[in-house]
Amino acid sequence: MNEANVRETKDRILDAAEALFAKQGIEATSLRQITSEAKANLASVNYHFNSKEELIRHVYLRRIRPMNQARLDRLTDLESNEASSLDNLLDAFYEPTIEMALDLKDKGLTVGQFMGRLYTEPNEAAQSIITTEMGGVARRFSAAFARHLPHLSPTEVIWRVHFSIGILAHTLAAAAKIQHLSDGRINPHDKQEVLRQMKRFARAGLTAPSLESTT
Amino acid sequence: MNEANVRETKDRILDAAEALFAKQGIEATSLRQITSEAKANLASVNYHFNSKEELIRHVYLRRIRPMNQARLDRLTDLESNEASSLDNLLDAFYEPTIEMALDLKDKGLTVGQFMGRLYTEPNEAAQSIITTEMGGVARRFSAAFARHLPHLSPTEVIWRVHFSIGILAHTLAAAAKIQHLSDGRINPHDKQEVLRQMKRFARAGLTAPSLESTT
DNA sequence: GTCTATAACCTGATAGAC
DNA sequence: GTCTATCAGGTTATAGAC
Repeated sequence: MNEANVRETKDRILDAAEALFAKQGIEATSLRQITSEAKANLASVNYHFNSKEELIRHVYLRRIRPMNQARLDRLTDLESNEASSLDNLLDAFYEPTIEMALDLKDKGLTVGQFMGRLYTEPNEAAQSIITTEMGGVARRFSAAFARHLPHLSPTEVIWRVHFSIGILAHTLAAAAKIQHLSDGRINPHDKQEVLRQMKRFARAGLTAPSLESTT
Repeated sequence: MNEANVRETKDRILDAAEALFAKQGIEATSLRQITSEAKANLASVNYHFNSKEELIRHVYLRRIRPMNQARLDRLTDLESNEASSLDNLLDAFYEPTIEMALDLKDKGLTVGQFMGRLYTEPNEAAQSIITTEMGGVARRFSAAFARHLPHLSPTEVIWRVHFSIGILAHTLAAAAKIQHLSDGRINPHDKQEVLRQMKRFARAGLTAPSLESTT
């Protein structure tokens, strides 16, 4: 089982869980399905992860931790650069997620669906990950967006960052819908095109004039 | 049980199911929880709805049918009006949903969460409702948006309508997140404010210049 | 680390009395 | 239309052999 071309049981469980969570949701997926798909024993989940709850956390964190680290690294770079633009900021915010979701061979849409659903997932383990892992990132980026959008009030910035997150989450989670709505003409796997369209829309929304009377 | 101030068992089951689906998701909610909350007998679900699957369909359709009818009625009105604007179109698209989700007393966020999650819900009954109930509406509105956005290619229109749907879905499903991100300063129950902010952002995104070189 | 067997419990659905 | 009782099968978690 530990030969070079056979991944560890632990990783096979994570991969199988992620794919099944993406396809049918967390609650509809049983440990029996996961271990059967991963060609592992039922008891191995509890051996490696202690419980289904902790397995869920590991599946999410494996993707989110490096993704958010990449975002924050890029943000830090921009903050020490006088010439950085709103466009750079949107790249730093969107690209690591799109990259992670659509780059992984054969499972672009799987990981994307799984990640995009994070925000609307009712499961408690998922909810707590939003608070612990995403909250800080959203705040740091909101502050950075605010510096680029001095014409907006603080709450207007929050509204618009919220919408920008919604665009990302919906594009990842509901990629199949845009394929269907366009009768197949749009390919939601095309990383560069997805990013280009998302940024164009979000930048226009973010820079729109303030709704608050300033005259 | 059939007195004037006691709603029918059938309605009590629908209400309880909707609230529980919103809070914990469809798969995590058992018929026993639903009937216990509705003060009805376990067997009554199968008596009134035949199966859990059909109950799910009824819970969704009760909200979606009148909402989409209102959208299409307003769209038909606009189509016979030469002077209709993009702003009118966004109202026709967004307002019936916001109205339904935030108007119902005491359960604004409940119905909103439930409705916003529709797009990312993995459950099969939910998925099929998107196809049968939302697909046609999205197409009719896409055509109307296209008429107001002659500078865009057909696929660009689809992308931007998709993002506009994402803004709506995310705002409804993740209303608690914007409350949290704004440290309570934003009230996601304020119907007029939600609509105003959503429309401002979406209109700017929709009308942004085309990405395709036209020179 | 991997496995089998099993404990303790929950699930949707239904038969049949009232 | 409402109820109880029950069926058949699913669930997570764990004890203990190898």
